[in-house]
Amino acid sequence: MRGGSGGSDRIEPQAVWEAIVTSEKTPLIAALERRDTLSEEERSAIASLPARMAEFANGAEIVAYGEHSRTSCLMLEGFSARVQFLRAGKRQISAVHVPGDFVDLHGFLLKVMDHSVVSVGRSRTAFVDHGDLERLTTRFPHLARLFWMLTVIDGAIQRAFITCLGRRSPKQHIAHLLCELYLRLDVVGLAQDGLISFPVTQEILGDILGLSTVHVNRTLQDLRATGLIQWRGATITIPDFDKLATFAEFDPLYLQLRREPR
Amino acid sequence: MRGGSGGSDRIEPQAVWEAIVTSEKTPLIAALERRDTLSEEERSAIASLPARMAEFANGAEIVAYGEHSRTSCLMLEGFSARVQFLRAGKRQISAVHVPGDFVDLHGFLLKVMDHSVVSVGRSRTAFVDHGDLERLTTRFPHLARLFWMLTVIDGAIQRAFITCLGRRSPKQHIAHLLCELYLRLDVVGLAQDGLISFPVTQEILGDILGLSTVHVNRTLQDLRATGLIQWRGATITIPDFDKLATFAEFDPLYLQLRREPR
DNA sequence: CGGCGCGTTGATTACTGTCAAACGGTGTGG
DNA sequence: CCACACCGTTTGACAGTAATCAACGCGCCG
Repeated sequence: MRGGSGGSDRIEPQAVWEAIVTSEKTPLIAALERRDTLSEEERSAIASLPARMAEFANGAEIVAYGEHSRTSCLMLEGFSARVQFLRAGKRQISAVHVPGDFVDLHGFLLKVMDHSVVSVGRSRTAFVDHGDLERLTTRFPHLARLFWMLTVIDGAIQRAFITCLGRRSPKQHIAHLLCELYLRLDVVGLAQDGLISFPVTQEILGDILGLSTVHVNRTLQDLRATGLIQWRGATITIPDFDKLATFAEFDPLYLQLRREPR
Repeated sequence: MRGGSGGSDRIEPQAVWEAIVTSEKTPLIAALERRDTLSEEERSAIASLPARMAEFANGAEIVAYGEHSRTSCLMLEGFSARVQFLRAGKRQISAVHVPGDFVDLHGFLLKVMDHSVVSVGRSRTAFVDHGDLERLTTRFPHLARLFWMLTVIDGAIQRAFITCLGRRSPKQHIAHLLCELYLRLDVVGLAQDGLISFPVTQEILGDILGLSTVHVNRTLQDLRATGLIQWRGATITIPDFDKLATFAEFDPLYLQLRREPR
């Protein structure tokens, strides 16, 4: 029953066309500069990419399964998740996206979406036309490499996720997820002092972890009781990152947070 | 304890340098041509890529975690798996690779490996230098796009895997895995008449499914009892693919098996 | 023959899902 | 201002799933 969450879909249907940068410092640039150095030219080429801005309500579908999209969706604010549905109303979230993530950049290559993307809480996105991406990457082969890298980091995140699902305990899995989110949000300046915002219900968390809501609830209580995290509403506090990371067996290598020529 | 399986590592250390094609019809070309059309030039450029051939024994490490590789590894024969290790000897396989797979093409972008790759059964691979890949993709931007596509399909396979781990029953998961393997092997001509070879022990299967060996054994018996599959030694028979696919809720969309301009 | 790797079994414990109900905050209408 | 409905969180009881431990069987190879 995805009912509840749903609602008004796109909040402001008057999708606005403007350059990406208009919004503010584009988090995408921050994400790229964390991994490599951009030239002034490259930076401004990205910033002036034409984009259709849109806002989504909690639970709204940003990209639909089976869609032949001609655009790719860049997160500007808020969170989104990739979802696959099974019969019997079951569903699994295969990725959580934060600002700066090019959610369906792979659509650029794939032509058909193998999953949906839904907004987690309110979110704001920029849709970039594949034609514009093609021109950009042709003009700047280095950016093509970096975009490729982004999709590949995405894959690495999914691998870490697989290991969590398969071999970590639910407690460890949540801990690992939070460590990862913390670092990813930090890249775009959205984490400070051990504090992040992550507006998920326990039901959605269950769809991430592959667990029932009830079990998520109990696991969360357990985790809070140990003092490893606090979690009130959308606000999560990590008192001691290293401690949490040790508990989760979290190794940030896969996030490729080193700036080097790529 | 990966002990048992291990052994002589690389079988013939006298790694041979030759062109990829030397081996035979390169399965990589088959994999690409299943998704797009290659020009004669592109085909021969791939076939004449210089490569270091190597053979591996069951359980041997093909690529090591943390490695800064300057080559990427293409499967020619046999199977391999990506593995991540946890404390307490637990490990999880995040992907199974078949001939034609460019196992760590993402190493081309990532610089550091976030996981190991081990041989499943005996396997034969070709290591291609990143410099050669760079030259190839510069000369043929279309191939660059196709290689990018390969890494992105890899990601799609991982997403499907995540959904299996999170929300499918072990029986369904195995069924899904076999449907996928069947189609992927079919791409390179290694499946016929509902029959494939897949030389995994139940222990390794457990590391794929995130289950204990004992439970794998029972699940497998259950699955065989229903008549959906037969599994003797390394030989798997799928009497009725559609039936298995329905049971697994398998939807091949994510494998992108349509040939179209990309 | 004996050892070893792999598959199989049984018994027991631990973990998770399901069902059903209660609780608490928030926004709405009376 | 209160009653009510709604959504998300929390609890308890119970059933079903999976891990663990410990053996045993079987085929292959030295």
